[in-house]
Amino acid sequence: MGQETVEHLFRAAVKVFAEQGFERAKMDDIAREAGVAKGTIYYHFKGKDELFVALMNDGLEKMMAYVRRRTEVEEDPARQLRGLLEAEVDYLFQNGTFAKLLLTEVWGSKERQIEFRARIRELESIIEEVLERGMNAGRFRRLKGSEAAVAIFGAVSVTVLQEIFRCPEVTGADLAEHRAPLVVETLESLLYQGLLLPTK
Amino acid sequence: MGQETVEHLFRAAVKVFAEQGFERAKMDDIAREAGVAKGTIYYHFKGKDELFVALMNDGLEKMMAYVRRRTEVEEDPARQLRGLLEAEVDYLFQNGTFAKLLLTEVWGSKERQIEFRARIRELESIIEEVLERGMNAGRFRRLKGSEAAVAIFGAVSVTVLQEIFRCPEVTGADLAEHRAPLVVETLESLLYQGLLLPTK
Amino acid sequence: MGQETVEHLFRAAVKVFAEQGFERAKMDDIAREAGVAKGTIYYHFKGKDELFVALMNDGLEKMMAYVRRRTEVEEDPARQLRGLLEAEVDYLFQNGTFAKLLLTEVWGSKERQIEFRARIRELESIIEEVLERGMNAGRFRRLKGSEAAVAIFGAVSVTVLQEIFRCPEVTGADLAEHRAPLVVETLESLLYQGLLLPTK
Amino acid sequence: MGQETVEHLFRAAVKVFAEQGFERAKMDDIAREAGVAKGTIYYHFKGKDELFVALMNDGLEKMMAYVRRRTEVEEDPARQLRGLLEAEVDYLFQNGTFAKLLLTEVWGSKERQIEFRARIRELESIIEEVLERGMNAGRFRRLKGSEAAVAIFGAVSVTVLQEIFRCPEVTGADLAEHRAPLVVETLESLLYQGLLLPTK
DNA sequence: TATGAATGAGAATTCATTCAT
DNA sequence: AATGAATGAATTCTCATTCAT
Repeated sequence: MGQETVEHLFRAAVKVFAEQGFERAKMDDIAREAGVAKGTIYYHFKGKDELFVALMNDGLEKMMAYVRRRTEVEEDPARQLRGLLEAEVDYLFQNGTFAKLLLTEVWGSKERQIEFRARIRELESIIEEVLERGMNAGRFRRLKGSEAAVAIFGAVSVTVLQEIFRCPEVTGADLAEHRAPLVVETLESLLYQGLLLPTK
Repeated sequence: MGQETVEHLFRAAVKVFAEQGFERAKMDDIAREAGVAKGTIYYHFKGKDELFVALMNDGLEKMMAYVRRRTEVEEDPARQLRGLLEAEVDYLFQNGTFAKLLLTEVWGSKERQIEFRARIRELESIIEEVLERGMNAGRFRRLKGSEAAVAIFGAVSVTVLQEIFRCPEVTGADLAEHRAPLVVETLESLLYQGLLLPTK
Repeated sequence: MGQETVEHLFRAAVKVFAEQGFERAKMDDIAREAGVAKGTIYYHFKGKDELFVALMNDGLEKMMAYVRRRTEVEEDPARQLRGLLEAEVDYLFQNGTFAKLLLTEVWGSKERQIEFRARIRELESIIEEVLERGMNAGRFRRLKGSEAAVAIFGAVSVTVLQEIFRCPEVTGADLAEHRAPLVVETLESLLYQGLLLPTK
Repeated sequence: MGQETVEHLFRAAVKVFAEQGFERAKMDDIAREAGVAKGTIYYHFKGKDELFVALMNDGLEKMMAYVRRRTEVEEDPARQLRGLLEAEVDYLFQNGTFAKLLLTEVWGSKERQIEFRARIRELESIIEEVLERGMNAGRFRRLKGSEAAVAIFGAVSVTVLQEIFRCPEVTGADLAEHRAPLVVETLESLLYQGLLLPTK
């Protein structure tokens, strides 16, 4: 039935899009991967673009919900940020496929790309909120919040992606389990204390 | 005469590849942009792939040379890192076109992509060297150098790219002049002192 | 209930076929226009072809009945012909949609097209009968009746169609009311007295 | 070479379009008929639409030139009209393929169709000019020239088309030779003297 | 009777590449 | 060295038809 089919399509499409990138992904492959006829995709989505946009919006919403959930359980700003880092790293490792799309299919002037950048800024604004709260609470140093948020997002996503591609054979679940703690550790350490040792 | 043609081709190709991405870029457009016939491209390059690889290698080499030059003039590790940050931000702003390719056309399993990631790791290893030197000199806190380098590279490149797309009408030169200082400021501040204020 | 559905289908189908032509008309659009599900069309008709044929036969029969009725009430050949012209012009204006199909979907070698041409010849034979009667009564000049009938049919239908497309915003009813008299006037005048003035 | 290829394409396309109608005509068939690869069509024309429009414009121009030539050699209005009728009938018989397109692919609201109707009106205006000249010379009866022209055009084209389809196996050249005189005869007779016999 | 999700054959279009000049 | 017409494999998208409910 309908909803089920769309689920299959989504799963198949994320996989194929991530493996090949938007342009190289073939509707044929997505259909085969989903186990439906090509026409079925077009029954549910207007075309490749719409499928992709639906997909990314779905992924971004899920990611934001996940990140928000893991951020809100903490009170202390530093812990909030750690929760946020953990959540992002976990989510991106688990959905490496989506992580790649997040970083690659977003730069450009096509309408869908502009829309995605807007949504990524939403994601960054979660980071920014945490930063602002920490600054206001006198726990974080004063920084330009919006730009720091972008930098943190970049640091996290590029690091995760490079980890994923460094070990192509490892599954997302395994990466999340084994590499995530180390990655979070380094990121947290770098971002919290910074590089400089206090000069005595 | 030949060398000139290749120059034209290079300039045209970077532009078109950056505007459209590798897959969407058409040999026709590159030829038109370069003011030569399509066949001419094939006289000088085996095909689209070879043209692209030549291009990226050229860009990466230039970027690395530029970064190295601005890093080596400093002795003090903190100043070295600042020089490095400035150099990367400047270069990427100036070559936004190349910056975009750097972040988008590198993730995948095609041979050229694997090769590019290797070269990006070279770029990151410049960062790592500076970090190691700083740690050894007792100026930087002990961190996992390789991962911190990746994170820093991610922070820099994503930040620059987002700036570029935030103001699509501004030229690279203007961005480098006006936005670079602020971006470097924030990045440096974040990376050097970190977020946390010392608890008294 | 069924008869009603078929009525809806017919009305919807004429509209869509006329707007788009046979090939461009989509079963989807017909279904939507009729307010039924697509499957329903196939419950009532074997397929697109059968639906179309049923439609055209229906239309042709109605037109022929209408034309015959308005022809038979007259006795005098000249008045008969005028009644016939009026009837055709009226009917085609009122059913511009059908008029268009009549002229466009009839030329070709597909069976349904051959069949339609046969039926159009029936329509022309009504004209021919009137001509023959007039000739036999010594009222009309001797002409090759069958070819004159074709010519008259062509003159009428092309004129009406061109009127319809000249004023796309005007409804069939309005055209029938306001333009029909003028059109009939010109046609009648042309066909009755011809172009030449008698040379003294 | 270029011009030659386009010639082939034109000839092949007219044939296929006329046999199948615009919608049913396949680019594959046109390519095969022309003896070129499918891509070649797209090298010379943007797409099916552009090819078709180019074709029709070409045909209409040739037809108008042909009709004008055969009209202008006469001085006497009645002879002019006869020349015009002969020219149209001849041309349409010879290019039955084009004749069909002229009557079928012209009714609709697509831009190309609107454009064609405008051009057909040019064709009709040639008729109208002849009529006006005859009226002004006191040789033709006073009629609404523009509408009479449409009617004459309709009479001619529908008659020719019906002849063509009545004898599908006969070539255009043969039709032009054997049937044209009779058709012109009837049309001329009908249009010149009209149907009515003078009542004594 | 009626539905509408699913199908898949088919068609238009694209574009990297070749090659004769 | 350079050209650009020609190619055809590859790909997206369409839509009449089927069928389980």
